Amino acid sequence: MGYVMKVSIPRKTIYRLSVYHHCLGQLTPDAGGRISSDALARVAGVKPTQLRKDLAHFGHLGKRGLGYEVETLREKLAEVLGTSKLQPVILIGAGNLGSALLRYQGFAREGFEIVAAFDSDPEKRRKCNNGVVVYDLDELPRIIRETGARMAILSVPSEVAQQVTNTLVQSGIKAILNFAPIILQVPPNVMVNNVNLAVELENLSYFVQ
Amino acid sequence: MGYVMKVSIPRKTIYRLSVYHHCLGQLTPDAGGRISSDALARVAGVKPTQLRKDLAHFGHLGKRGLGYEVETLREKLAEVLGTSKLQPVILIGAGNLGSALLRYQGFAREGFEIVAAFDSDPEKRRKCNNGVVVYDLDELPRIIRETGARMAILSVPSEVAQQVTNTLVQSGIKAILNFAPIILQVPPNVMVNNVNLAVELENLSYFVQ
DNA sequence: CTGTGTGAAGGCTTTCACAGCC
DNA sequence: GGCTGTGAAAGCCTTCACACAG
Repeated sequence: MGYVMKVSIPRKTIYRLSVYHHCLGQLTPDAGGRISSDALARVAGVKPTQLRKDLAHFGHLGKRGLGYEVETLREKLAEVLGTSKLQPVILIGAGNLGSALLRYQGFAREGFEIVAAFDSDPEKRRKCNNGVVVYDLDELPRIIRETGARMAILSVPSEVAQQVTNTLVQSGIKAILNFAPIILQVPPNVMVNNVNLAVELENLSYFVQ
Repeated sequence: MGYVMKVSIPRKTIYRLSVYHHCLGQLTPDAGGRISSDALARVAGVKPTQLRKDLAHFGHLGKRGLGYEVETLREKLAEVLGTSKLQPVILIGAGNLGSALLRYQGFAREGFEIVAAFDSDPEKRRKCNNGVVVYDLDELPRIIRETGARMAILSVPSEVAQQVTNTLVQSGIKAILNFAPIILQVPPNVMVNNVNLAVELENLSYFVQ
């Protein structure tokens, strides 16, 4: 019944943890099933000391002189990130981008299952995309309750994004991956990650000049 | 014929510049066509002082006691970001995500035009998506030369991403928006922005626990 | 000897406090 | 009075240097 000191892990570290987790699959361990911080850091695109410091937040995961055991590390990372068990996710907005995300295999590979989709357009609801049923927005509270989903992917037009977000928050969603190019207003206990494709391109544009 | 001191602008500032640029469209100026740093910062999701510091890199853009003139600011930001003139962009990988990006209207709104797409699958090349012709990968060097494109969107499977990147770099591409979940190796004069959807979800997952 | 773990140093970004102009 | 511009301070993150374990 030990205390766990609540030392908050830097957000950037958490972000890189995901990257490390991915990269573990991309390289071959040595004979003992181990890998060095140098090797992993190279594929992850970071410095070895940073990798070690990041991992050190979660205990003595490596063995000095030997490196990190790949399987143990993979499990630990999944545990920390909360992807060791399948996470139910809902998707709102089955339009152009939304339906592509529904078919995207990368989510499933990392332990996420899109359990339901939503769209206001009856046309979009007709065909259930990739085996996922597309519901009306009215059904949001009910389905969230029934599936126990706490994460949502938001790919609706900007004009309705805030309004839909309010419903999501009221229904108990705790994390939103937002593709709409606006800053969502949410209570402090709800987390939002923004993916703004136009901003990413615009950013590159600066460096091309 | 004045010197322009090459003070390098922080990357994060450049990133936020894009956000400010977007946000300018989302709010109504005052009677004099002006807006305060407080108001703009609120929609952009940053602190007013940060906004002012960011903008201060590019001269005295605001008027004390009055704020920033919306139109002047918009033009200045577009100029700095290099989006004041239409930027040609190519897209490689017209699969699930790629074809959604081809149809995505957000790029055009910000001054980018996808001038050509590429895919190794002849099936994908049959239908020219959204008025954009899908070419074979063999055509990459020729089309890049002819269109003068310096930016590329990469939405191919991870397995071929590095190989395609090499071709892009050889053909003169200077910036890549990469959707493949691997770290691309490129020379220092080529810029890569990674968008890793699974990592974004995984990152949220941590905070939901 | 190899490669991890970590306090200390360094560098970068954000925030503060207030001077300066309209 | 209102709001921007900016040096100084604070905070955060990365990198270094090296102790330490296998």
